[in-house]
This record gives sequence, C-alpha cells and structure tokens, in this order.
Amino acid sequence: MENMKEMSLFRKIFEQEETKKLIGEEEEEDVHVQAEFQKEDQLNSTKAKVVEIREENERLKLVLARMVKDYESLHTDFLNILQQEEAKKSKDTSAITHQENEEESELVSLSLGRSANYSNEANKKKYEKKNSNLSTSHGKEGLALRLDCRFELNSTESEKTPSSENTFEEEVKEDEPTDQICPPSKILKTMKSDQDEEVLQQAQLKKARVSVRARCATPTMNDGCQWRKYGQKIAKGNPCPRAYYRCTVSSNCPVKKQVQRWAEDMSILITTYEGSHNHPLPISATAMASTTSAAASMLQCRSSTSESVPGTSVLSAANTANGLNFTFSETTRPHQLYFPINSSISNSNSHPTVVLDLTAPNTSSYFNRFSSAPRNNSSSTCLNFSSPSNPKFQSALAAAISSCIGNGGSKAQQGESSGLDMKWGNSNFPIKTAADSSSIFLNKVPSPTLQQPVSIFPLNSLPFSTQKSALGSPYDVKDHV
DNA sequence: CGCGTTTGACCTGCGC
DNA sequence: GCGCAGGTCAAACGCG
Repeated sequence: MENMKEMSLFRKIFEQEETKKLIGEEEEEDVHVQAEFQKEDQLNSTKAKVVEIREENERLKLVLARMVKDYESLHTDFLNILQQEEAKKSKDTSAITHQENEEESELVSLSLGRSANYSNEANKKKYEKKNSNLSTSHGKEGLALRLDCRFELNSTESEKTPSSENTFEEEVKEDEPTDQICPPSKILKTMKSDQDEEVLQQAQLKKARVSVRARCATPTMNDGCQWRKYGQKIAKGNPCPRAYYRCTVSSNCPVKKQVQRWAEDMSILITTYEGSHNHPLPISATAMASTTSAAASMLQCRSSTSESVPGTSVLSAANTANGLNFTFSETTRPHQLYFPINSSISNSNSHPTVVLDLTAPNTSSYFNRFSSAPRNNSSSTCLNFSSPSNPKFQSALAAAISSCIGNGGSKAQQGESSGLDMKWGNSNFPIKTAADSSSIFLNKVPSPTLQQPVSIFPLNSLPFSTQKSALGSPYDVKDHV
C-alpha cells in the first residue's frame, strides 16, 4: 500500500513537472510571438515614416519648383530693367566711366563675397575685368576687398534723399556717383584738395570703433587675423580684465582690438576693433576686417551729415517678411543703452562706436526696446539691406559667423583659422580649413516667425541650402530628407 | 634662444 | 591743477 501511495505521489510530481515544462514552453512561444508582433509594428511604423518623408519630399519639390519659377520670372523682369538702364547709361556716361576707370585703378577694393551675386553674365564679366585690372596693376594676389558705403535711410532722412530700394538694381548702379554713396577711398581722394579736412577725416576713421558682441566660450574670437597682446587692464566696473591686441600681420598695421567679457553675462565676449588694416589680409580675416571697415565708414558717413551725433551706433539685423533689415541706431549715451552703466568697454565720445550685437535672440525687438524710449539727442535710422548681396549685410553676417564659430583660444589668436567655409547665397566666404573641413551655410529662411535673424546650419543638416545655382538665386533649395 | 604673454609703471585725456 | 580711468610701454617671465 505504501508503495502504491509513493508511486502515485511520484506520478503526481512527475505530472506537475511536465505541466510546468509545458507552461514554460508556451510562455516562450508567447514571447517569440510578441517579439514578432513588435517587429511588425516597427516595420509598419518605419514604412509609414518613409511614406511621410516621401510626401514631404514631394511637397518640398513642389515648393522648390514654385520658387524657381518665381525667381526666373523675377530674374527676367530684372534683366529687362537692367537692359533698359544700360541703354540709358550708355548714352550719357561714356566720359564719366572713363574717369571712373581711372579712379578705380587707384581704389583699394574691399569686397566681401560680392563677386557672386551677378545679375547677369555681362555684369559678372565686368566685375571680373575690374578685379583682374586691380590685381594686375597692383601685382597683388587675387584677394580684392571692396568697401562701399551707402545708406538707405528711413524715417526723416529718407525724406531728404531720393529713395533707393536696396534691390539688385542698386548693385548695378554701384559705379554711379550718388549722394548716398560715400566710398571712403573716393572721399579721401577728394579730400586731397583740402589738407585740413583730410586730416580730420583720417582722425575720424582712426577713432571709429566697431564693437562686436557675441557669445564665445574661447578667450578671443577667431577673426582670422594675427594678433599680439600688448596689455591687459582691469577696467572700472568689470571684474573681467580687458586685453589689448595689435595686428601683427604687418609690422606697422595700426589695427588694434580690445577683448573683454561682459560683466553681466560672462559668456558674451565683447571685441572692439579700431583702425583699418594697411596690408593684404588672409582670406579668413576679410570678414571681420570688412565689418570693421564698413562700420567705420558708416560712422564716417553718418558723421558727415548734420544730424549725426557722436556716440555709439548699434547695427542690428532683424528678420522681416521681405528679408533682413539692418537697423542702425545712434545715441549719445551708449553706456546706459547697451552696456551696464559701468561698462567695461570704453565708448568715449572721441571714439564713435558701432556695436554689432550678435547675442540677442531677436535683435529687432532688442533695438526697439532702446529706440522707443524718448531721449534727447538720440536718433535712430533703419538701414534696409534687403538684398543679401549688400556688402555691409555680408560683412555683418560674416562677422556673425566668425563670432559664432570662433574657436579662438591661443591658437586662433595666433592666426590659425577655424576651418570653415562660409557661404552666403551665391557668395563664398572661404575660411581656410585646418582641423575641420565641414562647411556651414547661411540660411535666409523667409519665415517671419523665425526668432533668429540668421540661421546657421551645418552642411549635413541643411533644411534649406543657399548654395548657388546657375542663376544665382538666394533661395535655391535642396531636397530635405 | 626666440617669441608671446604678463604686469606694473607710465603717459594721456577728460572732468571737476 | 588734481585725480581718475583708459591706454601703452617695456622689462620680466614662461613656454616650446
């Protein structure tokens, strides 16, 4: 009996174990099935995504086609206008152009990527011819630097001067002498007849400063030039020392810069440039040099008007529906406006300063905040550079890029470049590449809701690329996947 | 050893 | 004229 009981017990235990095994196997099968279901889900979702992306791609292609079509029609209109203009010009400017050609041979041309946005092949050839003349006559390298100074003045000043839209048309007319155009070299040339005024002018240029505010983790911004530090000082009201640098590309180059962190936000680096380079620049340095020259010229031009007041001017870039507005404001009390009252960067009235603020997320509102307040002796002027081919526009953008990408440090300070190619639309700002051969593109996104005036995208993550097409549209679009 | 940076002294301009 | 602050000089120092 006992054996029988034991046998039955063993049998029960055996059956239970068998049952457990079966349950385990079933569970494993369930897991497998679930995994397969999950895989199928993933596959389906991936397929759905691919379909979405394809649809998005199609939409973008349609948009692209529409934009190209629009551009072509505009381009055709423009060419027609251009032909009419040239027909007009050819009648009465043959004598003037001869004179201008003689002048041009003496110009130091400061151009930042101007060469690219040719409205047509004729202009391109004309420009190339100019540059070749310059380079051959001076025996310099191919680097041509052009510095034009012109303003479209809104508000009160625009009423005094004939309105000139900053469109491609302005580009074409760049050789025409107008009241608004004040190329520094030409100014200087006319000043030769009047020695005193020339001295005054040079003094003004010498004192004009360009202050660039940008977020920068490194000790200095990499602007492509070679600098030697010659001093450091703790300025009043700012715990951060101010460093003084001299340009060492040429032994007698008068350009200096001051570098200091902003007391209120240590991540913001304030670099103040003074003077103009008297030597050929490395390509990577033309961006900032052009900015400083342009800004200095702006000050000079402004100071030549009766309304101008000494002080600090602020150049802001703002995004609008039509493009980008550059806002130029002036005030006699720069410290209270743009820097803490005990500002670290000197802006005495003997040093009129253009502040290029690349830190504010929306510089237009930034500017409005200041300009809206009633203030004695302060004026603001809006400079509309809707054309991306405007040299000052490019200069400022290039400076923005220089600031944003500056991987300065001691190496950069010694003139080693950042390794980036900058391109604006059809204009290139090649910066020699060292460590990193990647490129970035400025992206002019026609969206009024965009917070940043300018968006910068790495080449490999371009939503829109402004790479040049044969027609030179600033809105060429790449497939976005 | 050469070159760049640091740092205290000195110069200069401006406001009171 | 004096004091203050910005700017520059130049000897000392450090690094490669």
